[in-house]
Amino acid sequence: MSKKATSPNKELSTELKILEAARAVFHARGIDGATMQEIADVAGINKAMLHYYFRSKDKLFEVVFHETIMKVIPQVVEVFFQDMPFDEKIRRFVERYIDILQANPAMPAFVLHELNQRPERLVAFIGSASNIPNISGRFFEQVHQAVKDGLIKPVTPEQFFVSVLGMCVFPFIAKPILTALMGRSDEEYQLFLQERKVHLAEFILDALRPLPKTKPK
Amino acid sequence: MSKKATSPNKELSTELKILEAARAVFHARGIDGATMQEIADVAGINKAMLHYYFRSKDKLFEVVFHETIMKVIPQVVEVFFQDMPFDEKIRRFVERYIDILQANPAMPAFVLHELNQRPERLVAFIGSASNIPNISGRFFEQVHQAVKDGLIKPVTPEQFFVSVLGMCVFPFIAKPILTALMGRSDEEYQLFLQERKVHLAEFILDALRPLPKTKPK
DNA sequence: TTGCCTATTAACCATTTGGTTAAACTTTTT
DNA sequence: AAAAAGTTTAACCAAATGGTTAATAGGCAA
Repeated sequence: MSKKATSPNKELSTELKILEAARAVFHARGIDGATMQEIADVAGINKAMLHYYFRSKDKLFEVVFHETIMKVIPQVVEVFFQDMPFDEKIRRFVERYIDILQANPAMPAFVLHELNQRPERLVAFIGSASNIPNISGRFFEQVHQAVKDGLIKPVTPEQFFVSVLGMCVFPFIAKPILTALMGRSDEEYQLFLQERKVHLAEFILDALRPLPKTKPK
Repeated sequence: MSKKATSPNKELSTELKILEAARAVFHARGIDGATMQEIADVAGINKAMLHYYFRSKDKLFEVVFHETIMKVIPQVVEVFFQDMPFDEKIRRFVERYIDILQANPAMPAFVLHELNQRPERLVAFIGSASNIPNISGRFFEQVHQAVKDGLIKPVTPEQFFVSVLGMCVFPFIAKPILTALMGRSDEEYQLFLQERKVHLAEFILDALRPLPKTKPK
């Protein structure tokens, strides 16, 4: 947070150790389930250091929460600012999103839970990084345009948006149930997610396919 | 839990008051965020009563958790044991599921969170109500059959299953984000969910529509 | 009424938890 | 080298929390 690094590598190391430990523990247990002691233990340092670098549990959480979201959002959004055919965009988006989530499997459950607990965090967050409202607008626009161009059949952009996100995210928040219901091991579930990238893109594009009238592409 | 009711209505009333309060508080805050004191306050009784009727916080939680799931599952499953055309089944299922969730909006986030925290609960749960594994099997079967009958295009039943659940559930776990992104008030969001029932069913059926003999893609 | 059982409460207890402090240790500055 | 500034630790503290207990109130049977 604030320091006049004497030997930058070592000091930064401590702060980073804390952040990494805090991320792991907060993601796994949530802010309520996490304790400062456990974070300190995972970081391998004294508990007082947490308060030395970050004033309080809430402050530390805030930093982790912010970092977590900011690490993901730009990657996901990026696809929608690139110039490519609509169907390619869908394919890339799904693949990218699932890739990111596979690399951070605990993230969606963490973010969604904490946001449900205190939705105020969202407004506080949007205030600091004001590019979030635009991304959905961008998405809506492009769907709307694709409909206009006859590339896809008419759909309500908002409904479609929620559907796409839901289909991508759900396997990660519901993993315990789904592995049980499908009788799959962890490794098999990874495979399932791998296959899902292509399956989902095709599923979505099929759902959007314009009715047998004009047939562009 | 256990009592020899003298005046049955009053005693039952107390136990029910506890259960209702516990449900509300657990659903809202999760087991970690909830405190016995708050539950007692909401129920309007002394904290010791919680331990008198249910031995511990964990036991009380277990009861609430079990009740919560058992209240929903049968309703949802029912559709898939009725005899009707596949597309009608999809429509009914989506409508029914979203209806139930609208009546218990906090439920999915609650269940998913607690299941992510301690997946052991699932096995403990399945042990007591052993009809759960069958429902997904039933679903898979029926999708498989529909494919065979040429009613729908070939899809992996598991992938399809996850997609349908995800699209139904996601709007409820991600409500704070979605209302923000879509700039909707609570009432407007209710409307969105209302419309979603029909939109989603059509979306799904479109995605499943078997291709005509014309060259695919 | 009297005794018995259940229900209910206030007070209490041990542990955990977030947070503080003062002293010790290390690094930088002069 | 000595002072100053920054870093780390052990010990400590107050509040909150899950849980217990002993005493009280209240219905019911004899």
